[in-house]
Amino acid sequence: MMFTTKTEYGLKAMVILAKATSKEPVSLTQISKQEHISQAYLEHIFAKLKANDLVKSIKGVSGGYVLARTPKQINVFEIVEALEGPLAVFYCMSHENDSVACNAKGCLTKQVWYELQKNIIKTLRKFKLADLV
Amino acid sequence: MMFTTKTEYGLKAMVILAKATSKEPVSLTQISKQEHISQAYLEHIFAKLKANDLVKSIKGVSGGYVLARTPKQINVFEIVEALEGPLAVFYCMSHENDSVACNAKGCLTKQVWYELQKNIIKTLRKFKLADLV
DNA sequence: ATATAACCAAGTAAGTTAGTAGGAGTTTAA
DNA sequence: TTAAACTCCTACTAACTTACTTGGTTATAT
Repeated sequence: MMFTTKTEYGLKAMVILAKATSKEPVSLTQISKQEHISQAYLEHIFAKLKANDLVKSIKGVSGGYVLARTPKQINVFEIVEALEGPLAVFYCMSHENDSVACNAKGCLTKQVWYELQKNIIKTLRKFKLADLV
Repeated sequence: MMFTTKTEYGLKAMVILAKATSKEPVSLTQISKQEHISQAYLEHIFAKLKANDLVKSIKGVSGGYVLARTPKQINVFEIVEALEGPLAVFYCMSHENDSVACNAKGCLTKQVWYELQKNIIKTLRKFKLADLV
């Protein structure tokens, strides 16, 4: 039960963008050097962040990435979901309609996983990017 | 970010043992048929449950498994940890001493993962096996 | 004795992770 | 107008993990 390095690196990178208060974009080269993460790998991460409207990109020389919203308006759950995909602690939790996976009589254990999932989301949503600068 | 099927099946199996109030052990054949889980796979799961002192085994005819403690005395976190190994939402969270993984200045993001981990454990510990029968 | 159980050691197909590699398109500054 | 510094895009891959299966051995109640 682990998150991937994409999320680990992704949040660190987002904090860097949040710290760059000026409107100057931050390039992946900079982040790569600062955090010792492969630049090519960061590209994958930022592709997802951009697809989920968490960052904006500026091409060309002195280009890079900026946050799409203010650090106060971005919470950690959004970042996690952008990089991990929809959160589901079990396969059966991601297919509510799919009644085959769980027993007909309603699997008793599901309530545990449901509550756990709710709690994880709540905890991650509580943290705004602004809390981490 | 998912738990494995070992935990999914394992908790279901533990609930079955909890329901078998009589001192009669429950065999893997029974559980396998009831939950439609491969018996051979259940063996792996029960090997871990036994190694973590959550169940006791009785060999031979009309043998099987019984809970090592009462359902009130077993919580879901114990079962999860037995089957998933020590909980760590990131690799760096499982090696507190290992300072290489995180930046020297103390990674700001770590507090998020620390709080998340704490919350997951708290939620899972809250549920006793007795709550699920 | 035999059936029924736990126990044990390997192997394995499929999927995921954590990257690399190589290039194409954009924009700015000299 | 050319070079450099960027993003962007597709494809590939080694290593690892997951979710099993297979083929046994050992213990015990009847």
